[in-house]
Amino acid sequence: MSRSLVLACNCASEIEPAVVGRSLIRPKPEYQNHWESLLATTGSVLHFAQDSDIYGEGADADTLYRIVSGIVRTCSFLSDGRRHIDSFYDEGDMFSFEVGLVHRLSAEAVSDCTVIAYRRCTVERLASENNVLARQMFSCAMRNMAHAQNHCLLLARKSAVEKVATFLTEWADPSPHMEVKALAMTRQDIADYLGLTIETVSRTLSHLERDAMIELHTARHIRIKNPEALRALIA
Amino acid sequence: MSRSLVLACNCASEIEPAVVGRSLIRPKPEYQNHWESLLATTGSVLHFAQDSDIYGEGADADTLYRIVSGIVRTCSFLSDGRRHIDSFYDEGDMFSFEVGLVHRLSAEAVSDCTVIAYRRCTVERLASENNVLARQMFSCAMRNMAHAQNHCLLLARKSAVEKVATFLTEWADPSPHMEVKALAMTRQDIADYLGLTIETVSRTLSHLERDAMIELHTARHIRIKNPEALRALIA
DNA sequence: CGTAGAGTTGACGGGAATCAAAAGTAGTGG
DNA sequence: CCACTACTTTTGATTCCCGTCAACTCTACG
Repeated sequence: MSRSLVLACNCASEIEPAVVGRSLIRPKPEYQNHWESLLATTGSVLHFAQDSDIYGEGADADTLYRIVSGIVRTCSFLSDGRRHIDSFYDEGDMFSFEVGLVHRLSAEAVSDCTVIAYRRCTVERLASENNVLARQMFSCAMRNMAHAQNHCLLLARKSAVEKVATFLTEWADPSPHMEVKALAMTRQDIADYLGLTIETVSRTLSHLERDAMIELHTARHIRIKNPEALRALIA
Repeated sequence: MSRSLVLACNCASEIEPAVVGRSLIRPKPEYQNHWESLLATTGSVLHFAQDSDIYGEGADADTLYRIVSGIVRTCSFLSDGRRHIDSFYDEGDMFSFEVGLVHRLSAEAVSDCTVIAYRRCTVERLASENNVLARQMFSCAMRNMAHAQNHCLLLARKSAVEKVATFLTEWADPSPHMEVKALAMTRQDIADYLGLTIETVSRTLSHLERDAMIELHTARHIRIKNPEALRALIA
């Protein structure tokens, strides 16, 4: 069973159907313990200060990271410095899956972060002995792909309001009040994630507040007052 | 060796370093024969007429396709019908890798197509017995991810001219003359791929022709007259 | 209190979308 | 072969969303 690479590729969904939104990258709780038990003793704990680099574009991709606490962003740049944020990663997420030997994206700590770093070869060995872990890893990688594809649709075809509404819903607490837990990212981060400018993000949030969709308690703490209306804006 | 799922994920690059552009999805020639020899007898040949559906959003993802001839597009839609083309696939490309059991994107024949359809479970079994095939399959899937991430950067941060220049370079023949072999896709397809409108695509091409970058022999046959200048526009 | 960075708001301009129409291209049938 | 139709592509005029530039507010921190 655990012999097939492609098996995991294609069967990952049998243990975890695809979901949309931010949770695409995170394994569901019931499987979380597999990471824990199998990898617990193999990784090394690292700390990264806010805005510090975890790895740069072109660096060796020999490590896999899992976030214990904090938020991480992966970025790419155009030659003149224009930045794009590919994805934000939250507590429990794994990141740094790459096609090749080097990173095509860079990773930075959005907030102070604690991560566990696993050597790629160690994870490979463990996964070769445990089918569930292997599927889990593959599932993560494939969800990265699904997320990128979803994000393409957003970037190509959604308006500013639709983009911001999508972002808020992605990051909203699933609790009844739909608080957006204190945002770690700046307006610039949000803008670079959504393909907008800070001014447009700020204006759009103000606009949503005037329309009683959300409440800007502080700049970084947003409460969603009307989840239905907001979800209707996602398109 | 062939026992690890993650092994293939992380080691794929050892046989094939990442490349940019259209070829991201296609295996390099020297490995092509592995597909041939291993899968040759297992797939069934199918034909699809121009603009016909290969599979729709939500359909069972139980088949993997490889293109013998023709061009295929994968699309997603917003609720009001706005379309986005995720990717074009060319002769030799594999498509329909999915995270889950159902397709999140639909696939359509851009031109008349001949494809080989492999049952997912058959490919899984074969891959479990052959490490090279397994890595090849995984490599394809990961390159889909890399392509989507690249495309996000384009959609989020590039101007219309930069987008069109990137598209032309992606589809340019690598021959000295850099002919863009008779484009199978319409202006609408190009627009939906680049997050533009047909008018903007058309205008931008005319603009590039006035600037002596390209030559619009016919609407579907474009010659790149100044590859360096065009490449400089990609950003 | 003073400075620095983050965020908001306003005025304005530009790049791409929209609306509209003409020109090119392909296919059909008399 | 040509008229007729249907479609794709191009081009022009106009609009509008979002980016740019600039000033102001707010919060944090020494």
